[in-house]
Amino acid sequence: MDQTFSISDLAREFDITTRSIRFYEDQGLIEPTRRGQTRIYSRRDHVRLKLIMRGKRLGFSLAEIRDIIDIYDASPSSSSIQLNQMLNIIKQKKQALEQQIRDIAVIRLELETTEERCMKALRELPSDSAEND
Amino acid sequence: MDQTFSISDLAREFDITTRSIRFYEDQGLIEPTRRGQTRIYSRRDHVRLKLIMRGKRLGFSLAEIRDIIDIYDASPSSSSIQLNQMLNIIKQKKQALEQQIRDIAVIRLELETTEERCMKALRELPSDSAEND
DNA sequence: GAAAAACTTTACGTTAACGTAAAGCAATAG
DNA sequence: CTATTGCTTTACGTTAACGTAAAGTTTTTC
Repeated sequence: MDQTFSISDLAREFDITTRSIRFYEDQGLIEPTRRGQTRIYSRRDHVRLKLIMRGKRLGFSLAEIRDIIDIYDASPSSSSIQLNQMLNIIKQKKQALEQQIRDIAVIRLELETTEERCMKALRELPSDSAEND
Repeated sequence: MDQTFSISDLAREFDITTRSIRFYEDQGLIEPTRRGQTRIYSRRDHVRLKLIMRGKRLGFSLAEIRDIIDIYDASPSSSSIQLNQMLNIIKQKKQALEQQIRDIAVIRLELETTEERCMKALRELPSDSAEND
């Protein structure tokens, strides 16, 4: 239980540099403890990093990712104002995701159409040696 | 027919600056003609811009967007080598999109769980005046 | 116990994607 | 006619997200 990780553990697992990991800490996205000088990363930090990578794959900035993290572990005893603010941010993020889904659908269709064209063109090429290179 | 656009037409429509539009031209993503000094944008440029914005919303770099554009209007008479290269790039882009879809699903679920928590917390707050602000 | 491996901080460098300011030409509005 | 509006080029500035190098500490290995 209570698994911990070194910085290079995480760097290996997520295929990023230790520089990036320290940078994320700098930006307040993860909060490792210390044993002497050395950073110790918790299960929680591990989860955070996974979240960060997901966000990056979607093209979110670190600031936006921080928004999502903040939402993710907001204090359960918030005021109604804070709660409504959060609901607004959630709404915005959700809308962005819906837009991304639509965008993906369009690009995907275009790629697949082009893929078909390519494959057809390949089939209609003389099949023996590489004639037109 | 043969509709054309001024740079500010496009800036307005896509809600970007003229600086950005010129920058995209600089990067070879669009190719307006000229009337004297002034840039004239074609229907084709318009389509390109739409594609660029879509790519940006998905977090693609301009270089990646250029890849997709190149795929989109590749010469129909390519060699088998070129065709296979294109098929490979298409495959990669498609895989990235699939990953994005998975990422969206996860984040979406997290957002909706949190949304529920927020709404529940709101309902359980005394409904009269703003007590905890 | 000495060298190598893994960690640390500090700090300047880099790239993408523009922002912004300066200075000039061209059309058109008053 | 001149003043505003819209376009242009040139070029330096800026921000995010790290890369990279230097110089030091600590831990592990032989």
